[in-house]
Amino acid sequence: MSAIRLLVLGAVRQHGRAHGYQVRNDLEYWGAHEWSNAKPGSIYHALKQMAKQGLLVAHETAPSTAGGPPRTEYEITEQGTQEFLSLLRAALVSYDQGMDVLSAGIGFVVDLERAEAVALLHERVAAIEAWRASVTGYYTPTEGPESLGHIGEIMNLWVHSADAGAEWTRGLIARIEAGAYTFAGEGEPFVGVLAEGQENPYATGVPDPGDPV
Amino acid sequence: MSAIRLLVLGAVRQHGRAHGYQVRNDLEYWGAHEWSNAKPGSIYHALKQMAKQGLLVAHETAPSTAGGPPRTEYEITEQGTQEFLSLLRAALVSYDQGMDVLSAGIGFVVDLERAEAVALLHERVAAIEAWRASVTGYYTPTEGPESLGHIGEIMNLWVHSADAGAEWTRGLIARIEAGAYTFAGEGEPFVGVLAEGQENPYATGVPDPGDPV
DNA sequence: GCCTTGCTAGTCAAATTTGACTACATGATC
DNA sequence: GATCATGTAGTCAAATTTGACTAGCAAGGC
Repeated sequence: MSAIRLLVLGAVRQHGRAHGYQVRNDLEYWGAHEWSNAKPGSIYHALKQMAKQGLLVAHETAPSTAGGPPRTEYEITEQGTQEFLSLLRAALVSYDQGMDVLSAGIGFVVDLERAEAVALLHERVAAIEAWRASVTGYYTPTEGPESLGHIGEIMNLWVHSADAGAEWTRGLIARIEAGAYTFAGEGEPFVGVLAEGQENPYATGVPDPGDPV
Repeated sequence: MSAIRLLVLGAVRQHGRAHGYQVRNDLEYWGAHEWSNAKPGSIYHALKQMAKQGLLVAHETAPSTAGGPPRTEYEITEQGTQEFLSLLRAALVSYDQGMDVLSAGIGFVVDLERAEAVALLHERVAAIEAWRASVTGYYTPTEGPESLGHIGEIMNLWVHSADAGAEWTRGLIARIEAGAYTFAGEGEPFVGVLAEGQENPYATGVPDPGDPV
């Protein structure tokens, strides 16, 4: 599953009530258009789809104050909040979900309580280590690692990335346990969306060369 | 772009002539169903689409020898070969394309000449380093790295992954320059597909926990 | 003889993603 | 006073992906 639903649900949730263009702007503010497939079409599609599924409610609104077609505002439902939390937990734990999903999960991690975040990240490390053990055990048994030819390099790549991912996760756990950041229920939450009319300080100048793997 | 076209073109190319089910089996043999979105539907769709675009030619064949619906065999065209090489080069160089694309690229890297492979991988390292430099320069300027709150962790994740990717690539370059593997034009090519009727020695027992990021 | 399982080969509807495009208003420029 | 860029808000067709499903045949068991 892609990161879009998580991102869109999270954006709507932080706003309380938001129309598509606002969500679109938040995702750009977060840089999500750089590291996820957050194109306009995908965002509006996700909003409509999730409204159809009862995760959001749609409010038809009068034409916008500043030009353009009439907008629809969305609000998250109780069911949508459950889905958001469920997607968020999955994003933090599961290791088979591309960096976009993990990035989105990190972006919302402070919406959980500190203890749960730490627990989920520990789960993540455990999952990576289990995967690593099984894959190295499975692919390098009798005939030695060279029997695979250059195909062995693919496994080497995976293992390398897994190790880097685990190390990064351990570092994050340590920082969180040491008291970094403000989590749910710890007072003044982190403000992660643009207020109506506020301009995006990161709007341009973002580097070209592409996104991390 | 996903890795499917590269995988399918590469499989057909190595076979000379192949029907969908054969391609499907090769991808399973390569483990591609584990690290890419290579589901039956995607494979058959890619074959049809690329035939429509002139990258493959379709030959209608008599119903198969061993049950099932009539099959269509595909052969790669000159244009398809060009596309294959172009996708392959892009997969090896570009850093914004998920691990599935890179994995597929590594799987076919020996279809290039040794010198070109090394050159492309050097390009990859350079691209990663350029990206790293621009991103660290851009996001940590005046107000110190802590002004981003937990969002800074996303960048940290990217940089960590980028460094791991660069290191792995440098290692691969070193091994290739030291003479590892057999590249195009160096005699007996690596056999990467299953012959008709040959069984897949890796068919089952592949670990569960998921795929690398 | 009949039934279940498994393999071969592929199809299909629904969901998602892509990339380009529309339409309106405001402010700037020439 | 015409036109040109910019920002707001969203639509649409085409391509792709997902996940479940179909249908024929063979081997083995009972």
